[in-house]
Amino acid sequence: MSEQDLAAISQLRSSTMRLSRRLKHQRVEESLSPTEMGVLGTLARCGKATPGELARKEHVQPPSMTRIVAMLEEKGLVRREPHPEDRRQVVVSSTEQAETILAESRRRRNVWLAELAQGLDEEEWAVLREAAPVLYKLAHL
Amino acid sequence: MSEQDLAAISQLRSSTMRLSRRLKHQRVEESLSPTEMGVLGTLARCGKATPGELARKEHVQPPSMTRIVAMLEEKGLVRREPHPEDRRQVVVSSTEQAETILAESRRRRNVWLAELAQGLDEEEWAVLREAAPVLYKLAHL
DNA sequence: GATTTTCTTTAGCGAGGGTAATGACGTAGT
DNA sequence: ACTACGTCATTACCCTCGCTAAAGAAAATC
Repeated sequence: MSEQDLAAISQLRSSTMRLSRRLKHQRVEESLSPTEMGVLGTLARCGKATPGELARKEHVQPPSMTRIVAMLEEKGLVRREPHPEDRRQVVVSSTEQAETILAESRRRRNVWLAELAQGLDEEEWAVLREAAPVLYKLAHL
Repeated sequence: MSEQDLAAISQLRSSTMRLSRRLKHQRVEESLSPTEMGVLGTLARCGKATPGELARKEHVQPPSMTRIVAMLEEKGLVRREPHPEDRRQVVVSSTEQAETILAESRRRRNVWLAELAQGLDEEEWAVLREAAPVLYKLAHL
């Protein structure tokens, strides 16, 4: 790995950390923690999941996920149904209301990020626009 | 703003959030919270700062910073000296030990990220390498 | 010189996540 | 078939971390 590559890696790392910290402050639903938003996000992607699966995906311990799901259910953002085959398990799915909140949250962060990107000149933005799909792939490897 | 731009913004946002969440798990010093690491980072960059300045930079309230600095001092990662002109203030600076931890932490996250980047092909990595400085600029706007 | 402002610190509180233990249910072994 | 073990969700309890409010010391202002 070349010197240039290492420099790029380092810049990528620090930029990612810093940008995410600033994005985190752009919350639409103040009453929802980042992890709770994360749960809604994965539910939106996967459709439904058990608490155990959610805990693993969000890097949280099962008891914590139990509490998170309970709170989300109380707010009407999530449904809990018994698992069809395994009566130990529970199936969690998100509601319409959750989708709305999620969409609004994304929209707001996009607006904030777009405004920030105004500070780049045309050429820089072209570079970033090309890199976006690659970054997306990297994040999901 | 074009349709393409919006798509790029959205990808940038979600990739950033996801990558940072995964990077956060690559901690070298388990006993130090992200904010505490952030303080060490800004001290490394700025040399020295008062608790008030640190609080502003880390988006934390002054009382929280007081406790963070106290804990860091207890661990020998930070020094507190009286301010030369203003006896209300305190000047905080980082120690050698902090630099070591910081460097190790960066190194470890770089390694992790570099390994992840192995999953990209040559062309994709070239795009990202070019985008890294731009992303860095964006994060610091 | 008195008052106001600024900086740090102390005290107390609440959110959010973790571990240990429990209970209900499936699964394997004999 | 029945016992022992593993797994999933949950409950109970603790601990970390950040916040607000208030206090104390020092500077700035009038």
